[in-house]
Amino acid sequence: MRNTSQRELVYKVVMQSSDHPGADAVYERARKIMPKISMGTVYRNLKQLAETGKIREIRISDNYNRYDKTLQVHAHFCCRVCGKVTDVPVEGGIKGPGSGFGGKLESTDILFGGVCEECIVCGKEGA
Amino acid sequence: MRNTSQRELVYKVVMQSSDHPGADAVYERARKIMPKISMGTVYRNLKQLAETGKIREIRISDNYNRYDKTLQVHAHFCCRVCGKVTDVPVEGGIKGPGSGFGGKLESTDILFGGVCEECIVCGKEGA
DNA sequence: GCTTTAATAGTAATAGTTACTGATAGCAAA
DNA sequence: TTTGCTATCAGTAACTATTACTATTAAAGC
Repeated sequence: MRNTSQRELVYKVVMQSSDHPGADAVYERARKIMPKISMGTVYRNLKQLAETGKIREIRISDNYNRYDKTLQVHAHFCCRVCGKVTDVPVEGGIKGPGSGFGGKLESTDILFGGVCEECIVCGKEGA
Repeated sequence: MRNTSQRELVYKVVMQSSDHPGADAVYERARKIMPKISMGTVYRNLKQLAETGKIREIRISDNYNRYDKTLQVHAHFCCRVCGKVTDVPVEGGIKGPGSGFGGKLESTDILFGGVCEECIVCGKEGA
């Protein structure tokens, strides 16, 4: 894998983002530094960085991939009102499949949904 | 919501499937009973049934929605070799966000990834 | 510097899903 | 039962996120 300035930038953008950005958001942020970078390059590098374990790809209920700088296994909470995604701890820690599971566990993704504290306080939680 | 034969069929197909089918698989199975049913109808009804809580929409790391007849909160395991999705128990039961979370929890999705027992036994687990 | 070739910009293509349109049929009231 | 309203349907076009393609560019080793 060659060390190109584009790949380095995509990586840096993800590492500096704590809001779990999608490819479009990474593209917008990268364009501010390198205006000629192309969307395809962003997609390719995000995928490649995720495959090599440099960043993490996460999947929320909206229909696009998001990227996460945090590599260790952790849970996410996605607010259905404001759409914000945040890291949250899990009560008692994150556990694997219970007894009876004979496969090989390689990844764990936990996603909570609901309304975040901020939206409740502002009274935006809706019906 | 009107009780149409198409909607009833889509619902029945999901209820009779234990393999967490995607829209295309539901379409194929529905076509065997009602050959003129359209893809759009399948999509619309799956979405509507999920929104009204009759079935559950789940999201695996491959890029399409799957549907689940089981309404109660449960975890899934997706084998990266054969692609099969199965229900699995979680060690110690399924927990919510830990203390410090002040929002409203409405949904929990847990997805394990790896290689299933069957693929390990058959020696298909790859590198 | 020169060569090799992975990676790039730009664009076309794909896949899953949703929206649109005229026709159909479920349901309620007459 | 018949009529009217309109949600839903089949069929198709459109849309969005993502991937593939192609000529060009630029890392990295010699």
